[in-house]
Amino acid sequence: MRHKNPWVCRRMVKEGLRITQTRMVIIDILTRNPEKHFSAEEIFLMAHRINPGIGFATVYRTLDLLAQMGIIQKMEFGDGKARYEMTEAMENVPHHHHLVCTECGKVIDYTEFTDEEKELLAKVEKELSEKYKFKIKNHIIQFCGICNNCGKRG
Amino acid sequence: MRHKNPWVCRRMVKEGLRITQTRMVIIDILTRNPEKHFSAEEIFLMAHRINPGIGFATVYRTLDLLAQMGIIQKMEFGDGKARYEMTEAMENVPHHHHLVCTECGKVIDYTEFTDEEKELLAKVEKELSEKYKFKIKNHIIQFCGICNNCGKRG
DNA sequence: TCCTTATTGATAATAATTATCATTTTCATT
DNA sequence: AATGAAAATGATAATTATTATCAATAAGGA
Repeated sequence: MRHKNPWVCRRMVKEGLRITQTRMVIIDILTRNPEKHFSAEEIFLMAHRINPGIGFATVYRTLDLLAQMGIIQKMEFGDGKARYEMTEAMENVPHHHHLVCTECGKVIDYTEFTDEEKELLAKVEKELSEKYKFKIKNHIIQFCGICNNCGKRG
Repeated sequence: MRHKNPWVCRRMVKEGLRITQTRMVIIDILTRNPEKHFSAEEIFLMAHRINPGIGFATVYRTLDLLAQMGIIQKMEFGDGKARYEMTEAMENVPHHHHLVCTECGKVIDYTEFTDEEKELLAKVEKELSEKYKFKIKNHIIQFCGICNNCGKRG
């Protein structure tokens, strides 16, 4: 166990959840890598290196829990395994979206954002929330296509 | 077999692919339901009703093929099974995005804000294409949150 | 009609995720 | 610090979506 994210801990206590070693290890891994999108297996391997007792099922359970709490975001890029990353609601997490290559599966993050883009997103979210009585927590934006490498070969 | 989508057929011939009954049935199903997002199983069941000889593996193969050709779009809403729908590039397919309830899995389509959104999206796509030398074919936009029903109960 | 080859369907195999359950931890209370 | 109820865990089996295999079939040019 390394570092406790006080914000997350407070939320867990408030919801009657227990602060366990396994959970802290997983949250620490995700907190330290806000710009990465890890698969459950990758997280398991990293957690296992820190605390070899941790089991695979618990990793899945913890990831589900954190996603349910809105702390992490589950995303799928089409290769059959889900990825997880910190929500933008968390501190130090840059707003970013993904370019997904449908050929090789490569995922590029981009963080450039015009103010115009941000404004429109906020506006759309607000209007959708009202119209559909839908409490929007976050969004997923992916641009799918062919990356530079695959484009050369193809 | 019902109806042949001439545009799709032309593309298939051009790429040396064969116009088979199974493929036509599946394309027909998708073409007739441009606003739906079917799972592979749902498509299999519908195809099976039209032509009981069709096998599950072929449904998957055909969906992969069509996705590769950019005719349909594979998306995942987080419930473990992929969904497929016509690309906006196809005729009669309205520009739309999704609201996904992380509680019950319900998916709402919305079509509002199209003009402004489309414009900005086109601009962003152009800029990203150039910057990352990435040939963008389509995009996935999902707003995740809690739907009206789940909000009441929760 | 014939012939080559892409495509198919049935089935088995794979791989990610989830359910089960006895055991261990957490943490409020003493 | 010790206690005890309940939540959480780890090992494992079970489930489920998807993919690979392969002999049989059908598409389409000759």
